[in-house]
Amino acid sequence: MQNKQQDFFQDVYEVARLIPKGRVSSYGAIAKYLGAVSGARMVGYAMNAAHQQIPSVPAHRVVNRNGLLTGKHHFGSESEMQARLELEGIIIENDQVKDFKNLFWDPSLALAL
DNA sequence: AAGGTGACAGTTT
DNA sequence: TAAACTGCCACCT
Repeated sequence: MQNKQQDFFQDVYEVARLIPKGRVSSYGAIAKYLGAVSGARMVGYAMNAAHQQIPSVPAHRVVNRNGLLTGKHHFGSESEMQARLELEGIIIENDQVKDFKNLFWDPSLALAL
């Protein structure tokens, strides 16, 4: 049973799924929510397996601190991540989220309530 | 078992 | 001001 490792991934996926439509989050924010025990890199790494996770993890809503679609390459198509974000109502400019600061969603805020 | 990698972030030069 | 380096820590070979 090599599913033991999903223990960490599951947590990341859960937070990613909590991201409301039309909003985006950053790896660092999620990592910090988890306790910054893994670091932002691990969050992105977990997303690498998100493609085979159910339900579909909105990895496209997760971008780096700069609002840049760093993981677009890991999607079916590079444009797919941008297209999905646009469907969410998010504007992408030069592979970067427009008004990222305004669309930024922090998991801590959702739990802070 | 050990080393290298990585969808990042923060700090320093 | 921008650019470069290090730190993080789990996963993969």
